Amino acid sequence: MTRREQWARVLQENQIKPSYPRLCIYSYLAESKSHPTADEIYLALHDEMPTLSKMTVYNTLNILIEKKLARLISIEEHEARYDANTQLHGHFKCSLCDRVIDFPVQDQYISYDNLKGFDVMEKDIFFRGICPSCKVSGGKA
Amino acid sequence: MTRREQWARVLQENQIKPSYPRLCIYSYLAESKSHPTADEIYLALHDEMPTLSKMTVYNTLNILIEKKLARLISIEEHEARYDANTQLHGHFKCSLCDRVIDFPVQDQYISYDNLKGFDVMEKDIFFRGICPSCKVSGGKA
DNA sequence: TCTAATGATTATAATCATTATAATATTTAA
DNA sequence: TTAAATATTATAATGATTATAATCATTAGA
Repeated sequence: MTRREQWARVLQENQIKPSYPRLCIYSYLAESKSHPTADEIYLALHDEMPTLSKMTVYNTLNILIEKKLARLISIEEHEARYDANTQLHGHFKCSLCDRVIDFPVQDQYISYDNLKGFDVMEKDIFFRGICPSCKVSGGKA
Repeated sequence: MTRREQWARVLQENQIKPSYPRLCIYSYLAESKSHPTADEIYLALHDEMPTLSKMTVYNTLNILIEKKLARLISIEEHEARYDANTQLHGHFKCSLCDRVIDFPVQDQYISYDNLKGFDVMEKDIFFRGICPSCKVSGGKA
C-alpha cells in the first residue's frame, strides 16, 4: 500500500470521502513538519492542481479538525497554522526565524491539582523565544 | 492611595503616560477576571467615556503588551482576549459557557528535557473542555 | 501667558484572512 | 440514464484589526 493509499484509508476511517483535493491536502499536511497555514498549503498544491480553490483548503481543514485528524495552532494571532499530529505535544515559535518547532510534553509532569472537576479535552502548550540555531546565527540562518 | 492611583503608578513605572483613557482601560483590565476582548473593554467603558474610540483601546492594549503589563490570550482563533495577570498561569476555556478560567501552573512540573538550548521567553498553556458548573447544569448556567 | 512642538486621541478608510452564498461540477444510487 | 446528493469553485460579504491623517491636549520655552 502506498503512503497515499494509507492517508486515504485514514480519511475513510473517519468518514471523510477521500476526494482528490482532500487527499492532496491531508497528505501534504500529514507529511509536513512546518505547521503550514491554509495559504501555504494552497500555494504548495497549486502547481500540481491549478484548479484548486482556497475554499476547498479551508473546507478540508475544517473537516479534518472536526474529525480530530488535525489541530489548529493559534500560537500567533492572525496566523492560523495547522498540524496533523494530534498527539499531545508543545509548540515553540522562534521569534527570530518564525519557525514553529514541536517539543515533547509529558502529561504526567503537568500538575492538575487545580483542575479537579474539569473535563479537559484539548491542551495547547505554546512557548515563544529563541531557538538554538538562531542563538548562534542571530536569526540569519 | 486609591486603587486608581496605584494603577497610574504602575503605568508610570513602565514609561506609559497615564492619560485618562489609558488609566480607565488598564484599571478595567487589571481588575477584571473575565479576560475581556478589546470590544468588551470598549463597551464597558463607553458609558462613562462616550468619546472613547476603539482605536484608543487597541492602542493602549498594544502598548500594555509591549511593556509586558498585559498578555494576549489567543485561546480561540478570531477572539483576542487580554489579561493583565502576567504571571505564569494556565487558561481553561469552557466549550459550553465560553468562560475563560485561570488555573495555576507550576513551572517545575513541566519537563524541559527537550528544550535544552532554547531561550523560552513566553509560555501559553490553553486547555479546553467542560467546567464543573456546566457539567452539572449542562451549560445553561 | 503665549506659542511651538510633542504626544494622545479620534475619525475615516483600508486590509486581509475567513466565511457565506450560490452556482457548477462530480459522484452515487436507483 | 437520470435524479439526487455531495464536493468544488467563484464571487461577494464579513468583521476585527491596522494605517493614515486630522484634531485635540499637554508640555516646555520664550
